[in-house]
Amino acid sequence: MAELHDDLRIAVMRLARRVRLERAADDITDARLSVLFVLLGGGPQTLTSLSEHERVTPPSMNRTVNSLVDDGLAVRTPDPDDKRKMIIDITDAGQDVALETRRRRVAWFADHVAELGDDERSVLEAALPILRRLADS
Amino acid sequence: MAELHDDLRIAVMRLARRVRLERAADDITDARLSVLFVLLGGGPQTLTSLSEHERVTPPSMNRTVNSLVDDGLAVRTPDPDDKRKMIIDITDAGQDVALETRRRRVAWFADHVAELGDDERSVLEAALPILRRLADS
DNA sequence: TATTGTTATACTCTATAACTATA
DNA sequence: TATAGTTATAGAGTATAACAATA
Repeated sequence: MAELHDDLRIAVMRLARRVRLERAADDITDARLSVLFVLLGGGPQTLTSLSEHERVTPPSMNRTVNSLVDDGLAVRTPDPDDKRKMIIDITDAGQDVALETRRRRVAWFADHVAELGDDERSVLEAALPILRRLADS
Repeated sequence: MAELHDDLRIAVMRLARRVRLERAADDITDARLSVLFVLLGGGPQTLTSLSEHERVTPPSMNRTVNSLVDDGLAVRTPDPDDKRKMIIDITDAGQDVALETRRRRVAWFADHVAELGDDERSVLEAALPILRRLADS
């Protein structure tokens, strides 16, 4: 039991790290990609919202957003209702980077899952809802 | 089945992210702890060995080792057979820190795996070697 | 010549503290 | 007063380039 959760944690972390290596370009970092995916899935939002979602401080997120804006992957627009707020959104170029990265990650996973035997795939299918439940808890 | 790879990829990434956020590292960072665990499990070894294991450059690993040595958690001793080499080992204090920190960090995972039924734990145990193989590929 | 470890330097991501503008 | 965003500054981890000592 003590070994299961430790081994599983290590395996999950290593697998995620391996998948994370598959990205659209070498010059886009993980922190930036993560923000692009949040914007892609969650839509335009404030700096505070992004920093809470990524669990980093506002100044840290601000720096990441700055680099995305500098590279043309995100834009800031003032909130018309509250002049303290800036709405951050992904650009078309940012979407291209995010979608290409997702495509590569899906492809990597698909390739390697395809190499498994039927019995191994069955085990993974059975493990899937359990892993999901752990992730949601 | 059709979307196994996609669902699995999402579950693994989310779970890894969840686990990563739970690491309440108070006094020791992730990179240092990781090296301590390599030394704990793999025994005394050279800088090159450590840097290859962690997949970082030798200068980067050297910096991490420096901080461990500065804090009394690791020691360097010259290799008697090859005077170019320095053997890096964990100290008693390093072992204490590693084991205590691990106890704290796996708390989240341990709690949630403990909530699973016996059959679900069996599924996870069967899935472990497959996940490990994917991570290694 | 090749390998091992190291120093010098720079960039990214992170944090805390303090400031500005607005609510 | 409180909130949202930002700037200033610092620390940790990473990289590349260049070097000394040894094989």
